[in-house]
Amino acid sequence: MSQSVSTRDKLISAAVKVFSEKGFFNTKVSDIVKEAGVAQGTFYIYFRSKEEIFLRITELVEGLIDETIERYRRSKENIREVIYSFAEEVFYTLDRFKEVSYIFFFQLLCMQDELKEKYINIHRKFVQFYRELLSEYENNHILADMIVGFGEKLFKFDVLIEGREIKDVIDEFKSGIDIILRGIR
Amino acid sequence: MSQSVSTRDKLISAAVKVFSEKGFFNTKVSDIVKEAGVAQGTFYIYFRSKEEIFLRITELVEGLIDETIERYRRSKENIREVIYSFAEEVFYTLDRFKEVSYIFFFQLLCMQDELKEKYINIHRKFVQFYRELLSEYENNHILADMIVGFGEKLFKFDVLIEGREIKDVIDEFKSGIDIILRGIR
Amino acid sequence: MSQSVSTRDKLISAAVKVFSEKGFFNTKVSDIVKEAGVAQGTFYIYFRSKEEIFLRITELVEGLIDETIERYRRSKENIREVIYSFAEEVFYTLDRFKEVSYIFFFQLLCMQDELKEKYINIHRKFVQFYRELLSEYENNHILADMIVGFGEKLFKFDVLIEGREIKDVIDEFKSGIDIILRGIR
Amino acid sequence: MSQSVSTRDKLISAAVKVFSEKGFFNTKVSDIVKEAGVAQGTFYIYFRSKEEIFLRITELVEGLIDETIERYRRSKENIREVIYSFAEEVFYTLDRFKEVSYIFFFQLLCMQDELKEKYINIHRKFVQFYRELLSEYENNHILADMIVGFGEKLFKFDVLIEGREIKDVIDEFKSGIDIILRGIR
DNA sequence: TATGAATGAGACTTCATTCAT
DNA sequence: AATGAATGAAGTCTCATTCAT
Repeated sequence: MSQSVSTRDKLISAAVKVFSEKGFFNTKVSDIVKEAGVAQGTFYIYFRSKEEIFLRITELVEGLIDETIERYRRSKENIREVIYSFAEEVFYTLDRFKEVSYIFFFQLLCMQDELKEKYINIHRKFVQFYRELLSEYENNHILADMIVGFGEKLFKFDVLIEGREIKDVIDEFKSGIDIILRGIR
Repeated sequence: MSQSVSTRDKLISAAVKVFSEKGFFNTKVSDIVKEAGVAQGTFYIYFRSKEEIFLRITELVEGLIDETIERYRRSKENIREVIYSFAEEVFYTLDRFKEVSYIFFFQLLCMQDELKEKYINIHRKFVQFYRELLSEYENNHILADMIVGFGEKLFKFDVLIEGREIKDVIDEFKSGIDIILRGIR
Repeated sequence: MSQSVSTRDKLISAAVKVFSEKGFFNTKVSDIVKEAGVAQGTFYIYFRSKEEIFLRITELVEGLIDETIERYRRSKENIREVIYSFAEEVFYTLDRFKEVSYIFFFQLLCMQDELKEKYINIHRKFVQFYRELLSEYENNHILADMIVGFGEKLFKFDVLIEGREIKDVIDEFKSGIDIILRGIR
Repeated sequence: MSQSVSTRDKLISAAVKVFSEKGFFNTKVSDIVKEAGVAQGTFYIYFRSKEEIFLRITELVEGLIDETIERYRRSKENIREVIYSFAEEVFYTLDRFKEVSYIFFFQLLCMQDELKEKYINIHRKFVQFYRELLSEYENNHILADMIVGFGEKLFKFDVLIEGREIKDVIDEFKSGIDIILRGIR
C-alpha cells in the first residue's frame, strides 16, 4: 500500500514538473509517465484522465492559499503587522511550491469553466480579505485592489518569471504597503 | 483583391471570437472556418497554421500597446497628468478590443517560448515606462511595480472577468494613483 | 459529392465484408479502412464510430424485411400461396445480401440493448405476420411459431452455415409448410 | 483443496452471471473477479484466459445436451413418446441452467472458429437425432429440420427472451409435434 | 481564390495478463 | 493459493494540414 501511495506521488511530482515546463495542453500523459518512470497504464490506475491529475495539482495551491487566508481572517493585530505576516507567509508558501504555483498562476486562466473559475475565486478571496482587513479605512476597495494587484504582479513576474529572490520581493512588497498606507488615515 | 482581404478579415474576426470563447487549445481550425463561413482549405490560403493566426491576433494588441507606450514616453507634461491620460488611453483601447485583449491576457501565459515572451515583454515595457516616468521619485521601481500590478489587475479581473464599466475602472485607477503618489515626494 | 457517396459506400461494403468474416468485436476500424482502401481518419468523416456503421448495416436488413412483411400483410390471396411467395421473396432477398444477413443473424444476438432488440423485433414481426395470416386456423399461434422457427433455422444453418442452395431450401420450406398445413382444418 | 475448488466455482458462477448479462466481449476479467469477490490475479490461477473460462462454461451446456441426446438415441419406445420425453428433458435441463444456456445460445454464434463450431455441432446433433428417430417416415429430413427449428425458436425466444413459463412452452412444443406428425404416415 | 474530402500522425484510454509479495 | 499493483500492447478517435478540382 505504501508502494501505491508512492506511485501516485511519483505521478503527481512528475506531472507538476512537466506541466510547469510545457503547460497543460502541450503535456502528454506519456510525458508524465516517462518522467515518473512508470508504465502508461499505471497512470490510469490513479487518475481518470490528464484533466484529473491537473485538477488535483491545482487543488494543492488552492488549499494552501485558502487555509492561509482563513487563518489570517480572524487576526486582531495591528493591520500593517497582519499584512506583513500574511504576505510573508503566502509568498514563502508559494515560493516553496514554485512549480505548483507556476501551474496555478499560468495554466488556469487559459482554461474553461471550473478550472478558470478556480483562479478567479482565489483572486476574489484575496481581494475580499484585504477589503475586510482595511474596512475601517476610506477607499478600502481601492486599497485592496492595489495590494492584490501589486502582490500578484510581484509573485508572478518577479518571482516566477524573473527568478528574483523571494526575500527581496517580500521586502519590496512591505515597502509598497508602507507607501500605500502612509498617506492614509 | 478586396475580396480576399475580406476573407482574411472574416477569418481573423472569427478566430478572435472563438479563441476568446474557448481558448487557443480548445479551438479547432474547423471552429474558426465554421464561424467565418468559409471552407476548411481556405484557412490555409491566408495562414500557415493555427499558431500563425493566433500570433497575428496577439500582435494586434502588442502593436496597440507598444505604440501607445512609445508615444507617451516622450511626453513632458506633469507626471500625474501623463499617467492619467496614458492609462485612460490604454484602458479605452483595450476595452474597445475586448476580445483580442482577452486573448492576449488570458491565452498567452500558458504557452511556451515566444508566445509567452510576448506577454512578458509588454509587461516589462509597462514597468519600464513607469520607472522612467517616475525616475525623479524615490522608490520609483516599487511605484512602477505597484502601478502596473494595479492596472493589470483592474483590467483583467474587473473589466474582462467581472465586466465592470471601463469608466468606473479608470476612475478607480486614477484614485489609486493619487493614493500612491500622495505620500510621495 | 458523388465522390463522397462512393467513399461512404466503399466503407459500408468493406465493413460488411469484415464484420461478416470476423464478427463485430473482432473487427477493428483499421480492418475496415484497409479493406476499403481509405485512410483511418476518413472513416470518421462518415461514421461517428464502429458502432454506428454496424447499426447502419443492420438497418439495411431490417429495412428489407420490414418492407416485405408490410407488403405481404395486406395480401388477400390463398394463404398457402401467400406463404409461398412471401417466403420465396424473403429467402431470395436475404440470400442476395448474404453477408449483411449473416451479420444480422449472427452478430446481433450477442450484443446489448437496442442492437439485440433489433433482432428480437424482426423475429416478433415474423411471428405476428404468420399469426395474422393464419388467424382463421386453430392453433395459429403454434403454427406461426413452427413456421418462423423452421424458416429461421433453414436460412441461418442450411443457407448461411452449410451453404445449401437457396432454391433447394425454398423447396424444403414449401414442403414443410405443406406438411404443417396438411393436417389442419 | 476444497478451498481452491470453491474459488474456481465462485469464478465460474460469477462469469456465468456476467457473461449472460453483458456478453462475452463486453465482459472484463475485472467484472468477473469483482463479482466473485477475489483478486484479479486469482483468476489466472484457475484459468489461462478469459477465453478459457468461457469455453469451460459453454462445455457445461454442451455436455448436458450431448449426454441427453446420446441417452435417447438408443431409445426404442414409441416415437412420439420419445420426442415428448426427450424434449421435456432438454427443455427442463436448459431451463434449470438458464444463464449458461443463455450464453450458449446467444454468445457463441458471433464468435469465430471452434467456438461458433460448438453451437453448430450441437445443432447438427439435434438434427441428426431427429432424422434417425424419424428414419422410417417419409421426409424425415424435413421433419427433423422443422422440429429442431421449432424447438430452438421456442427456447431462445419464448423462454430466454420473453420469459415464458417452461411448462407452457413444453406443452406448445408437444402440440406442435402432434400437428407435424398428424398428417404423416 | 475557394472548396471540402481525404489524410495519417499521434494522443488518449482500456484491459488482459504478469509478477513480486 | 491469493493478492492487487503494474504493465504495455492495442485500439479508438481527433484534428491540423494537404490537395485535386
